[in-house]
Parts: sequence; C-alpha cells; structure tokens
Amino acid sequence: MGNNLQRPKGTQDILPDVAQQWQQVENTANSLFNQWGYGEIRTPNLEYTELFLRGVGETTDVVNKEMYRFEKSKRDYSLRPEGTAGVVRAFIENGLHRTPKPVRLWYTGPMFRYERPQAGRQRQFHQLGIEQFGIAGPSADTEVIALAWALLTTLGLPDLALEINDIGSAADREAFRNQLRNALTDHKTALCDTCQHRYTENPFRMLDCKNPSCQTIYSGQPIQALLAKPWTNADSQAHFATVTKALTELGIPWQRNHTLVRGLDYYNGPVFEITTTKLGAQNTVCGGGRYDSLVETLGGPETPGVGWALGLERLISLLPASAPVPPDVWVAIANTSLLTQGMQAATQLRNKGYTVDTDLSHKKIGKQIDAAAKRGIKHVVLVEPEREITVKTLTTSQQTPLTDFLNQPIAGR
RNA sequence: GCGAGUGUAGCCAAGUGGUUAAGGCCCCGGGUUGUGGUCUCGGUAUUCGUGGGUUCGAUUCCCAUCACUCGCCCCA
Repeated sequence: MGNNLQRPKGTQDILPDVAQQWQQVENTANSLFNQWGYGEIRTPNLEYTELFLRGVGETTDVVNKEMYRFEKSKRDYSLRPEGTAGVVRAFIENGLHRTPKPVRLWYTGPMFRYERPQAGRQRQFHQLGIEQFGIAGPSADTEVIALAWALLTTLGLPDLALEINDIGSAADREAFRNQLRNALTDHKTALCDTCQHRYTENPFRMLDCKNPSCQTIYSGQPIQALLAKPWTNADSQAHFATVTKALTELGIPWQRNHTLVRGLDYYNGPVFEITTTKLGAQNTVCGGGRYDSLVETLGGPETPGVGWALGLERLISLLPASAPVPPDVWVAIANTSLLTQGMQAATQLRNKGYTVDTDLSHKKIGKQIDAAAKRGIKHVVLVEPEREITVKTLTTSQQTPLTDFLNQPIAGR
C-alpha cells in the first residue's frame, strides 16, 4: 500500500451507508428550517482572507493559525474556517439588509481548519447553521436557541445539555478580564504553563482548566466571589434574563455556565453551547450567540444578529447506525439478449413506486435469486427465455405474472 | 506546535529469529440444492506501513521515517 493515493489528513470519505444518515439529517433540518421561515443561503467555500481577519478577528486561533490561506494573482484567499462571516458578507453585498426584518437564513457546507485531527475534529468538517438579522431584542435569541433545540430533539439525540452565558459587551469583557488578572496576580506562578499563557491571552479559559492545582486556586474565595456577582452591563443582564425566562417557559432546560466564552471575537451578550456526554473530548455539538456589531464591522449598516452553527460530523456520530435499506424488487435476467425486457420491467415497477435493482450478472437464475435472498429482498422478477415474465415473492414462494403484479396495490415494505 | 498509543489482505484477526504467513467475514469462480438465504470445492498477502541496521537468516530484535488513532491547545 506504500505509495497508493490517500486522502489528505483530517478529511473523510463518506460512504453510502453513512451518507444515508447525512441525508436524514439534512432532510430533517431542511424541512424544519422551512417551517420556521428560514431560507437557505449558499456562499463560496473560498473568500478573500480579509473577510475573516476583520470578521472573526485577527487574534483568534481560528484565523491566526488554523486557516488554509494562500495567494493567487496577488489576491489573498482563504478557505472558510466558519460560516458566519461569509453569510454576513453576502447579506451586505446582496442588499438583504433592505429586506423586511428579521432576515432569517440557514446554510450548510464544508469548513476548513488546519488542526491536528482527533475524535470529533477534522480539517475538513461540515457545519449546519442559521443566522438571524435585524432584531436587537431578546426574542431573536430565544427563537434561535429554540430552533437549535427543536432540531436536535427532532433528530432524537441523547443526553443534550444547553449551557448559556452572558458575555456582555467588549468593554465589559475587558474590564472583567482585568479583574480576573488582578485577583490572580499573587497566584500566577503557581498556575500551570497553559494557564500562565491564558492569563495574558484569554483569562476566561483559565477557569475550566483541568489541572487540579489550578482548580483549587479558582475554586477559592476571591475568584468565586468575582464570578458570583454579575459583571456585564445592566442592559445585557436584563436581555439575558428575558431570554432564559423564555427558554424556561418553552420547556427548554438550560444551565448557566459562567466559564463559557467563545473563541470568535464577534460575539456579545448571550452565548450558548449544546453539549453531549457521548462525544469524547470535543463534546460541543452546537454553539452560537449574538453578534450585534459584525455587520457594521464588515461594512454594512448597523444591524444586530444572532446565530449558531452545529458540527455535522459530531452530530451524525451520535446517531444510531442505519442498516442499508434493500430495494423492494430484484430483477433477475437470464441472459444478455433479455436485458431490454428486464429493464423495461424494472421501469414499469419503478413507475409504480417500487425501488428496483437489476441483476446484471446473467448467472444462472438460481444464483440470482440467491443473491436477492441474501440481501433480504422480497420480490424477484424472473426474466427467462420463452417464459412469461413473473414476479416471485420470496416470503411466500408465490409466483405472479408481472402484469398482474403491477395491478396489485403496492404492498407495505 | 506539544504528548501518548497503534500499524499482518476490503474488514476482523493468529503467529514465530529459520522450508509454501493460520483462521473467520466479505468478494470472485465451479458444483449441489427442481428457481431461494443450505451444503460443497476452489481462488484472492512473492509478503507482514516504508527505509535502514543487527544476524548465516527477520514479519518477529534495534533505529529512523510515514500513516492512523487518542489527548493538550482551540473549536462545531
């Protein structure tokens, strides 16, 4: 196998049995979005790099070290690492901000991030997401979260938990980051290497460090006292309270996670993740939040927005494996000269609504029936020389002329 | 970028410092079953991820390398 061609690291071939699960998810999502008034938008996999620098944030890991970025004819391109920035760009570029509010959009497609693959993470992965523009009030957050919950529960996913947090404004966050740093100044040298790094780069992330000695520091008085009192502005708090109240009224269970922050710069106000215990280290199925300044950042008019994205690979890995569905009918054709008759029979059956596979082996009829029986197929059409075309039902051993079979009502499968 | 584990056919796998590398599934071909999931015969690895070393001899020992998996970071 040494020099055979191989798919690039972190990419996946999706074979028919798994593709079936993808279709199930896509179909469910498609009809649910339609019912909720969300229209599909398809944007390029390729964008000018500047979009992500401005949209997602130059200092974020996603943009900083994970983008597939290259130059062609002096233009700087990147494969999209996430979906929101492109949708917002399209929203502005196509003048959707001039259509009635709210503007409700959904998308799906591959995203690309140059990372070390592990369970639940690949370099080309697929997201399904929604974005809703134009409503500043908490109704927008509520609807968007409710839709995520509706989709995941409709798909029958087990052991879901909705975690939600209020991250306020950029100024709120900066102030709180400094409070955290101040509270930890004395302990800084006692922290693990990662947390020392987080201390400067991203203090929020220190709080869910897995290192026990770090945790004892964080669970101590000063930090807990800091977390206990709200640190976001009054408007954001009120907004958050309204959203969570509505979720409770809608029967959607949620829990506050004070350490939940998001790695993309554009979020403000309520942010949330839906996690599951069945996924390994990468346990977030769906994540999102509000981004009130992103449209403006990308050159559009001031327009609030809320959205989320879910990882399809992660979601699909939670679904039970689906057994391949055999066709209703198998057409056994004795030899090549009967091919067209066999195909015509297949067409008639398909027009009637049956799913039909045609055996092209031209082996002995017995072998062909054998093949059908092994596959769990119910009806076999026998196309043989100098005989009427008949349908043999394997469960009952009955044989019926094809013409009669076609007149029968289509049987349950 | 860092850490750990694994690497024998499409899949699951046994194996040993020494003539032709078990077995099962799948797949392919033949026979049998009156036109059926049975049974039966046969076929599918010049080779044990790749390269080098030790050795009279290596799939088995050593080194390197590559690939995959899991974890850290970060995220969906």
